[in-house]
Amino acid sequence: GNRIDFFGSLLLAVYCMKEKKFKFVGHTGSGFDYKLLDTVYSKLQELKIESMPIDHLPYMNRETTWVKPILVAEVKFNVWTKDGIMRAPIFLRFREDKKPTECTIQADNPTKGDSNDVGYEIKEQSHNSVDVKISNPDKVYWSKTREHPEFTKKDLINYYEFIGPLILPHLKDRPLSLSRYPNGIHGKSFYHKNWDQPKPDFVMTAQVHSEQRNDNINYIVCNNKESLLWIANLGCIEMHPWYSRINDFDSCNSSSLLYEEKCELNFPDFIVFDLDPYIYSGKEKRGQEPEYNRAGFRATVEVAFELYDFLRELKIRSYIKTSGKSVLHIYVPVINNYPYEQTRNFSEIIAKIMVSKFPNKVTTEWNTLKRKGNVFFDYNQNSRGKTLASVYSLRPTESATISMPINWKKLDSILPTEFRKSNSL
DNA sequence: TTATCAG
DNA sequence: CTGATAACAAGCAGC
DNA sequence: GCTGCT
Ligand SMILES: [Mn+2]
Ligand SMILES: [Mn+2]
Repeated sequence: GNRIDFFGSLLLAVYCMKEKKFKFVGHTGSGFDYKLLDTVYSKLQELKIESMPIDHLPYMNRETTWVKPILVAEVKFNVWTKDGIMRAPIFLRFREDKKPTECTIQADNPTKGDSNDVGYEIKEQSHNSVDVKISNPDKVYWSKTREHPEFTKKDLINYYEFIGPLILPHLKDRPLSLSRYPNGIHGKSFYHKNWDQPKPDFVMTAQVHSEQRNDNINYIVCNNKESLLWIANLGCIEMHPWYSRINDFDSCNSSSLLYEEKCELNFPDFIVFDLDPYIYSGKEKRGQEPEYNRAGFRATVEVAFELYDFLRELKIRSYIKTSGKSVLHIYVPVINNYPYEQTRNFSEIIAKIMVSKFPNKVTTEWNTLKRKGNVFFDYNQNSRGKTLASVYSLRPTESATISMPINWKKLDSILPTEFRKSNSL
């Protein structure tokens, strides 16, 4: 499995009718996989000769082994150089149907690199109704379980195509962090915020200043169905939108110092109460996060109801969604007049009150060991730049759960695991 | 998944 | 062209 | 400034 064991490149020559001689036209080292490298190398062993079968070799890339000029190769190349050498030739195939003397340069005028009207195989790309290219549609993202068959990348994209009308209004004009699983839920995942690669025109982006990198982050903004599918094709399972919207893309993308004021990015339009149960199923390995379990969810529901009551006393309306695991997210819409700093502080105050009211149920402890047995009230989740998986976002769980909005009245009678990709229709 | 680099 | 490799986040707490 | 946690 190493190029050193074979050859670096083949020397190419064409037949000159006038002089009845072969003329050097370049090296080709590209286009070989290891299997081909091996078969070509052994084929060449039988054809070794001592002397050079061409008149003149203008340059050498490395030590050369000569072979009888009887193999005909079809190559693709960029252009002819001014010296009549092929630029960047790529080996395509041997042509057993052609004789070496048929390898001539047309019109004696080497201008066109057109050795390959044959065309080589291009794997057909799969498309969907809005014409976004899908790569690796059959890659398995969720393996088969007792509950459901395996789900592929295509299934992921189909889900977002289906849910588009519901999820898009929640993503509109919000900078989006992508939580990507390009090799499925068991593969390596990563967050992706800064988009610095080519993108289709229908995908919008917005410059958002990052203090940490002292530079802007070019966030993706998912404002249409095409973008949603394109994002899903990046292996993005979870959509993590900001809590604030961009009011004015122009001012956001200008370098004006005031742009953040004008584009309103510092002003969230909701506060989120993130309730994370630290109630263990007992099956976790040491140091592992608590995994989904019924008791953990029940404890979270209990805290959620207490929070609902308390907020209602304050005349504050709240909405709840499952996260797809034991965690619950409670949203309070606000007029976007208060910066993140204030919504975070408000959330902290509510959290501290909840701890004092229910010291045996709620905690704001930073140390995870001290959270044990309680529901962690994560008020820092309201800091600028923090995100959560949005409502209707798919989650990288075994059963392919969905973050689902729930009517408070029904909260007592549901389980987060009952909302799945497989029954979302 | 994509860009980049070397063979 | 093939194959290998690298990059893909950031705020807050606490020491 | 570094580490852990989210
Ligand atoms: Mn959470
Ligand atoms: Mn949290």
